[in-house]
Amino acid sequence: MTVKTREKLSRERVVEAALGIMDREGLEAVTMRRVAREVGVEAMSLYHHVADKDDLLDGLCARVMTDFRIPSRDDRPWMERARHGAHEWRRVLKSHPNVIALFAERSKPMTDVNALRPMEYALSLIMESGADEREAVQFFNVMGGYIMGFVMMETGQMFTAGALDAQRPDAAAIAATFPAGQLPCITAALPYLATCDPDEQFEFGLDLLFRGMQTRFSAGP
Amino acid sequence: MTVKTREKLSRERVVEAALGIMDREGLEAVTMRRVAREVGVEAMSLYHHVADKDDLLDGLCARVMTDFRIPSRDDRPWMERARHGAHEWRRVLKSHPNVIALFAERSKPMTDVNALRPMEYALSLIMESGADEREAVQFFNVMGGYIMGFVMMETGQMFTAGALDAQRPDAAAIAATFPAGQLPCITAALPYLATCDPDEQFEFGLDLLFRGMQTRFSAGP
DNA sequence: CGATGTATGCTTACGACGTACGGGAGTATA
DNA sequence: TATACTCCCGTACGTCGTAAGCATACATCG
Repeated sequence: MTVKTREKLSRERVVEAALGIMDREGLEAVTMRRVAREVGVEAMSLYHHVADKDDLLDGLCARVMTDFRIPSRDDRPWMERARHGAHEWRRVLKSHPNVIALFAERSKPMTDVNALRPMEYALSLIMESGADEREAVQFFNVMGGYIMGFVMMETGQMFTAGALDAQRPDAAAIAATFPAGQLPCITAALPYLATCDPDEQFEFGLDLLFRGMQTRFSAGP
Repeated sequence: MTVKTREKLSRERVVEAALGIMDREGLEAVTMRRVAREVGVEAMSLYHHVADKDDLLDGLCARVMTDFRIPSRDDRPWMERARHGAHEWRRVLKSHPNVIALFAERSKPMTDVNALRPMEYALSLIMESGADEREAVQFFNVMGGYIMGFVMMETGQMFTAGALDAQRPDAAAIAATFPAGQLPCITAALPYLATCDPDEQFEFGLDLLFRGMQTRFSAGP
């Protein structure tokens, strides 16, 4: 009857909608019905574009990787580009904080070529430093682990020790909830747990790793 | 009627059962009904010992932390004890690999005193090196992030680049699944992605971080 | 001793989830 | 026009978390 030409559905549109829901409403809000509603369709229609929910989540992981902006041409010394890459990876993770939980709960490795491009870029940068393949893999894992874990602790706040947050930096009150005398170091460190600057901390660890790497492998800028 | 004295249920027994299920059958197998069955009870009975499922998962997180073995007395220099602590933390995470996903998906900080004891221990070790509270928090976050992230990549295998595993180190076959010429660095690094030694890699990054820390803070062994 | 309150367990029921199955409408090819 | 294929919807089943109410056992007190 109506000539309404409905916008064609596609895997990309489905994944994109799921990404938006995950970012705005959290990981557990990503249900087939919710995603379907987002694209104006019934739940079962999604199955023409994704095999099942697991496949959709795989697509989500791959989609996030494509947010990594690989510089097209860059004349700076490799070390500067490597640092930039590390920051870019952190930026991507922070802009989709829930994807870390997604990474954590699925044990399958990535296979999508576009999703692997950032890894390719990272390896190429590391090898420019003079590292051989073995060392590159080693440093890639160390570096990737550091960034992933740091952002995870940064956004997850699991070790922020109690109900400590910016608008309630009342360290004494928090300390009072601990049995007296227990946890003296945490008590002493409370103010800094509340107010520390994540950017500075991230840079601190990054420095340690890069500096150590520079002394281990040769080949300057 | 029957004099059957059923073993008393408790929060500890419930959490312990949930931990066993998570370790043996995965995180998504931890359902109220499944846990109840494990302790020989109906699902709703669990609610007398945990507020809701979220509370049960909180208990799981706290329970895992108590697996961290804090040495009672140790005369070795602080650095050796700190390295031991890092390895112990990795051991705990690896022995309950699914808890990382749990940590990742819940944003609430820990409040249980026993769960905070490993953190207390870590801070005390770091401060022994001469670091002040601010620096200790900084290094704690960097170190904690590194270990968490490394174990996450180690157990999750998200960047193992394809269906690469121990019993199929056929690098050439994997490389063939990539569009020709794309991803040359990954292709070159494939053998090492498959066969690298995680223990050695972990140690490598640990070295970098500790060495960097040692040069930054004073106070030797 | 019996009464009573509290802790512990079971049963039933509801709405939301993933998805198997089958039907129907739109478009392309013969 | 007939046929096939793609895309979408409706219905239904089993599982999830948990609200509500009822049954039982035990501790406390007269």
